[in-house]
Amino acid sequence: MKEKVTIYDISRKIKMSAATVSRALNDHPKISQKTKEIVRKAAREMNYKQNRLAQALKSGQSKNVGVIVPYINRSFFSSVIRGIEEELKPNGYHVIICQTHENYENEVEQIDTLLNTQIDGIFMSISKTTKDTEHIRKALDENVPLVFFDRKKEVPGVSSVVIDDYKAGFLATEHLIEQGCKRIAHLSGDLNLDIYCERYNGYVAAHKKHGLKINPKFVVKINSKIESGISAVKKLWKMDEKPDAVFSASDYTALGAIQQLKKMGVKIPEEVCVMGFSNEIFTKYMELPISSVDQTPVTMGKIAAQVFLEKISGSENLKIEKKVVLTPKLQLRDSSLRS
Amino acid sequence: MKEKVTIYDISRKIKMSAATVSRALNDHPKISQKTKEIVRKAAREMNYKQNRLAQALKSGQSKNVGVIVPYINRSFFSSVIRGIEEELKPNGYHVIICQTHENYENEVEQIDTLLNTQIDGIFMSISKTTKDTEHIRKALDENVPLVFFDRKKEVPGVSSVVIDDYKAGFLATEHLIEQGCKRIAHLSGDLNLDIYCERYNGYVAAHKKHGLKINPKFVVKINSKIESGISAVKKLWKMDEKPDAVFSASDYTALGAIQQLKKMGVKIPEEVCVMGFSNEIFTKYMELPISSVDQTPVTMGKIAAQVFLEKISGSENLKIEKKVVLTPKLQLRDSSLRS
DNA sequence: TTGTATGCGTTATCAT
DNA sequence: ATGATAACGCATACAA
Repeated sequence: MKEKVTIYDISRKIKMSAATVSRALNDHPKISQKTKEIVRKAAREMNYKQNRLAQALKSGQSKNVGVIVPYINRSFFSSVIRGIEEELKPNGYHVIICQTHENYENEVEQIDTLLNTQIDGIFMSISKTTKDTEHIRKALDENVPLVFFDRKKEVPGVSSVVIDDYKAGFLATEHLIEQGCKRIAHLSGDLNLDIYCERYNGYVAAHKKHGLKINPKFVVKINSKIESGISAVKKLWKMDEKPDAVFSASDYTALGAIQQLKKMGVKIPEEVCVMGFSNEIFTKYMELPISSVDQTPVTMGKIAAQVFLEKISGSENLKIEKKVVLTPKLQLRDSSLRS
Repeated sequence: MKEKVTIYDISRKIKMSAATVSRALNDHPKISQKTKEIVRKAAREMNYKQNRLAQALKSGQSKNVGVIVPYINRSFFSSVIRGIEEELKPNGYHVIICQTHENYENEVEQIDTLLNTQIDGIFMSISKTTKDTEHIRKALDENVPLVFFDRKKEVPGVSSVVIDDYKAGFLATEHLIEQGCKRIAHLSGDLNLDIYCERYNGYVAAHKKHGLKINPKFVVKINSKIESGISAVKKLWKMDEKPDAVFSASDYTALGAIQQLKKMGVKIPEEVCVMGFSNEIFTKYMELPISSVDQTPVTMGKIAAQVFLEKISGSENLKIEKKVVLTPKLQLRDSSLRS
């Protein structure tokens, strides 16, 4: 094992002070060109590596940010993280990942441990079970910038990057109406999360605009699993009045719904149009490709990163709260296109 | 902004030395129970948080590990990372993620920056374009334990966790043979990566065992994209002798192959059986579910983490090189089941 | 332009 | 059992 080389090792070798070495390495303007070259050469030869830990301790900046998500291996979240990483890397930041498993206690714990790891910022998408925002305030108290993406709570001083879920719900529903559907069922996610409320609100608004009434029984709560979509359809199709469209807040339930509808011999999209949400990879590849709403996750991550960078570059006491709302993109495919 | 509370703040408040505070907080055996309680109470009241940066600098352990993958938002990789995170978190480690974009230069750079971030270990899956292992040796030189997962290179002293790709290729091919297929095409990935070599070798071995000959033209190089599968099939079906099975080293090309075969009116699995690789989420959900090989990525991540933990718990100079080989699981579905 | 000295927050060594 | 002090590696205020 090679011993770690420090600026003191370099300073001894070239007979200059460690301060000079430090400055030369950081390209300090008041160090002569000649000295800089000597130092750099020595550093290279000795295979010097700056210890970012020491630098971090000194400067108070760890150049690490934390990202908290329910699960990292969900297409949407991992794509957002990808965006964050790509945007932040050129600025010297590293991304630390934390999973909550959709559990509030884990979320609180993750914030706590991140906080004493001295991260410079936190990106997070809250878990389904998160009700209060105590833990968020802790981060704010310590002056750690926090950016919500996708799933957020309203907390003063916290920026967020989301898609316009209301609009997404509206557009998706309107699209179904335009296809001639009049009895549109909605498979809705947990209303504890804003995103699902908004999608639902958009669904309602589209009906209103087009003078259609919603049968309250057509709104079914689901949990993003295929099985949930299957049972939702079973339940819906037991009713006297049957839907002629399904707008699901999740692609997985949309898939389950489609499977069940096919099983029951219902023709898609002729008899029933189906739309999902999230533009999961599989939606495109199905034999009956599923219409969905693209949330542009990589972009979302990149913009969240930009919001963070903007925030830390601003003055210390300046509390900017930036709310970025991205426009969702409808991906219309065979499951909803009667054309 | 609340000021950061240090052990000195606590020591001032309770009129004890910082050393005592530190010891009490770390549950040092020689500190009296009474003192410990006083200290802990004060710490709680003052909302003290240990600064892990300082601790890291002092101890030389950052309690951070780096994970280097081509892209974080690929189902396989994000699942491995999930496994690593879940296994390491109880031990107080955080996971820093790095993407190479399948680019060798990025890979080298990522290792470099991780190294001076003072991580305690590196997990990596090499990129397709990685030919040499200079950068790996750098990590070893600095005595940073490195664990390969899935895509590895042979480097003395480096542990690895992979699946038995040879066996996977063998079993998949044998399964196709058992279905009565005799002219099995293989869509093979970049042979620069061991995993693809092994899958190919297994494919060859299965033929040998069953006394079948391979038409060399049946082995087509692909790049894991759907389009690649489509063009491979087009090319294969231009030949006089046509395959009666396709074993693809990637699920995406298997999907492309299936799409193209259907387009050409070829019946699956009656005329042609198809197998993919990776057990991507979509394979299960297709109308014609695609047979594939499950690499148990979350498990792979967990075991890689265990190998790391084992390594650092061992004596300093002990260079253990552990090679874990997981058993792949065939997921047989309609695309290859004639029964 | 360069050097000296100090501190970032901990922990460990040596006293007491 | 507890306190004083040094050290981890770096960056900077102050001196020269």
